[in-house]
Amino acid sequence: MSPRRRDSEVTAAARAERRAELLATAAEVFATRGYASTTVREVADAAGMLGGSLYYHFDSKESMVDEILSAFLTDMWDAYERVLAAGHGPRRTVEELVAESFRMIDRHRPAVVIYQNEARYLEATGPRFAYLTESRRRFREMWLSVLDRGVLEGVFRAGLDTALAYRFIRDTVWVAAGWYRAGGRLGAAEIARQYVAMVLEGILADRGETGRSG
Amino acid sequence: MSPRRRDSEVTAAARAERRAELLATAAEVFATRGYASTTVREVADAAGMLGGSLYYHFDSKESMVDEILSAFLTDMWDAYERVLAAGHGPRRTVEELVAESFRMIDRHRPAVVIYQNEARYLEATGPRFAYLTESRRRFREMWLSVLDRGVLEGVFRAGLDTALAYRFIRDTVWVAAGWYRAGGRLGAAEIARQYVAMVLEGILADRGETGRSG
Amino acid sequence: MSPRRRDSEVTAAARAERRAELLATAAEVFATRGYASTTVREVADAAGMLGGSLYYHFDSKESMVDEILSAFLTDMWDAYERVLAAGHGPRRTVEELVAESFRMIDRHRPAVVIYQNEARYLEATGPRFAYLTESRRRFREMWLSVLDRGVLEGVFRAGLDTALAYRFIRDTVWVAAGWYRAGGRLGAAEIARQYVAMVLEGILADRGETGRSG
Amino acid sequence: MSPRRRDSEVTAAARAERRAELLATAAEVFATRGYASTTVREVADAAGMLGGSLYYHFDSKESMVDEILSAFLTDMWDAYERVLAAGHGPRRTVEELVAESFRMIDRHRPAVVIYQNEARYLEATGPRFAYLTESRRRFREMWLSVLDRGVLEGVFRAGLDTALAYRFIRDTVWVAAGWYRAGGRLGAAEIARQYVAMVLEGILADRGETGRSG
DNA sequence: AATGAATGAGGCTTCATTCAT
DNA sequence: GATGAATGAAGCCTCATTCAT
Repeated sequence: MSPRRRDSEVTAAARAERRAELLATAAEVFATRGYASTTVREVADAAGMLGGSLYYHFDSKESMVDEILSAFLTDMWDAYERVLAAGHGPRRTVEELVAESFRMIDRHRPAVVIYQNEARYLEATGPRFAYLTESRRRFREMWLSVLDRGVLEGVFRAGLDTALAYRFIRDTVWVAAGWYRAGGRLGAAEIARQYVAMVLEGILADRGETGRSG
Repeated sequence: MSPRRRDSEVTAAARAERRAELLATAAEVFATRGYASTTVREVADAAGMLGGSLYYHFDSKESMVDEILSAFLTDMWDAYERVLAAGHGPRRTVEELVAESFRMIDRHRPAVVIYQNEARYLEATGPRFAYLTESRRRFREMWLSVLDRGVLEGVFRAGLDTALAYRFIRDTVWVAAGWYRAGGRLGAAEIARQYVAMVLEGILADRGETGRSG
Repeated sequence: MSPRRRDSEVTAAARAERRAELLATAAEVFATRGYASTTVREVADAAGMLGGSLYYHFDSKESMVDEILSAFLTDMWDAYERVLAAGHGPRRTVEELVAESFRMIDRHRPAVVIYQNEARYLEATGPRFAYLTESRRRFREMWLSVLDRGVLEGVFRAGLDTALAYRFIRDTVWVAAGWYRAGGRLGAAEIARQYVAMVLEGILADRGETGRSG
Repeated sequence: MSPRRRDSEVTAAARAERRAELLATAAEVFATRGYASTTVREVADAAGMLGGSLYYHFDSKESMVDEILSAFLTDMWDAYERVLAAGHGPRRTVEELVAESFRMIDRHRPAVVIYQNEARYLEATGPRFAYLTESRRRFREMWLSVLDRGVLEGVFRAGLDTALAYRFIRDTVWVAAGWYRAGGRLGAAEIARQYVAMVLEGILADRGETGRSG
């Protein structure tokens, strides 16, 4: 951009920034208290304004979550697409998808929590949130395709129930958003590394000596 | 029981049965719609009565969830205690704890879902649900103790981050309640077996040839 | 009906009666204060209950006016149809339509006032009130047809601007709802008689001697 | 005015003009949407500015209608006074009052509509709009006096219910503001002529052969 | 003159709960 | 045991108004 902006640019940018701030605040509150049981007044309190004032910036409480979740999902799918486009083998792809997921948790933690906890409720709310259903379907397809290929290529265990493994990974990764705190003991990358290790190799000390069933 | 009951016994038993029925209904609805966003009227509808009528049986909506969760947690801890009391080694203990957990999901699925989704909200509600916090603490301690012992005894990988592994297992197992359907493709026991296999051994085909990091 | 009703019949009848009472109250208030500027609380006050209680009986404020206006229009069109079906000549038809209209004002005064004042606003509210527009169209067609026939048959003045006369009559008759009070000096029938006289013959003492004015 | 104005004069004139523009816009919107259900923002939109900006020109939404209605009523009474001062007989006076009224509708259509629809509401608002009540009283007195004189002098039908006839004329004339569109098929003068004809002579083709009742 | 952001009162509506029958 | 009607608190949202810029 040129060093000289017109007023409207400055204004539009300032407004966008304010919206983003408010959305970040709202996301935090929704994630902590739950969307349905968060009152608009609580969000406003957290933002240092009165309840009605939020409606200068947003149409409704619903449009706030909508924007929060849309932004997150857009960002997430961009990242996933980049990984898939790289054309790695199944194992590396799994590693990178997991790493990317933890990066998402790092950047959009509240949004991820909201997605985990409220998606089903929001979808039942009407067609506005149909894209959540769609995202879930696409997510499942992506993972199944990677896992199936891995089994086919002999990288993953023969006979692996990929539908089950998919859920295993999905739950494992995303639920982490519930307890992850940025700046905690472990960084997102390190957590991702360890998760991947567990998923790929399990927790047993030595596999050779270990029978499979209990 | 004796072959002759007094009326009050019959009545008490019938009443208890009716309560149980109603609680099962309520649990189903709470699990599906979310506790906070389920109305008492919805529960009553599902039970084939009018909203106010539920108050003949229960003090409040809150006391319904309370009873649902208490029953579940009591049952769960009884089972866990039996496993721990058996004195198996770490691996077998893990296997049985996981199996027991899936049995719980099988028997108390709605309660488990409610527990997963609403515990945090309910705890914030007041001291009435302090036992949920306590249960979580106890659960964590139990698992950490098993995992730590496993590492110490060389059954689990040296250097395993047990705090992380604990969360890994916890999430992995319990979130399953969200998608598990009794009578589906796989029985609870089979799912448990496969989960345990993944947790213990990972999904890789052959560990010997596989480096640990990505 | 048989002298013995089942409970459900009694209940349903009682409920319908209560609804009718409440609607009558609401209509009165809407007519007096205007629909948009009447608060639900005002309606409830007038009905001797609290604001929220109205929602046990009705879905919304909007559905209240809806029911009020629908009932009125249904009744009105039934009456008009009977008049038209009688097959009288234009003059008698006009007389009876006017008489019927004043009977409507007598029976549905608040509804008529609401219709006069709020129809345009309500129509702008969405498709729910499209039937108001439709009713207006049908009303206009009915009157134009009667007036045109009257001119054709030489009963009404040649050269009469029937579109203008239609509005003249329409306004003349219906706006009366705004000031008419049941049990006032004149009954509905007497008012109708005098209105018809004015419409048909004007207010001049003697027509023969009177030029039409420039 | 002198050929040389001071700045303050220019400014004052410009300001007055802007106010008049804005009031015309506001009147249009109030007439179309209804005063109570029109938001200040809607008025501002129509004027091409933001909601808050109107408050530079006006104290409140209320003061806008106030000014609109006052201007109209002042103009109207000036015209009526001129007619009355001319000292014509009853019939000519009626003709000219009606003609004057249609001229008012032509010039102040939105104000007339607002007056018709909102007067009652505004009067209930407090003493500020007491002049509306007063105007109505004065209007009624003026007409009754003309009509009564007409009956006394034998110009109007003996036995005419002048209270009823007054309302008949009032409604007939003013409600026309609701549908009148400047530049339509008929000019204000022509509409006035036909209205007067209907009021004075009715719509019947031939009075001699026509009995008065139905 | 006008903007942009915020205020705060008040409106419609929902819902857990109560209670007479 | 259950119903039907009502309560009253609280939630989301609207909107006239204010004010610093």
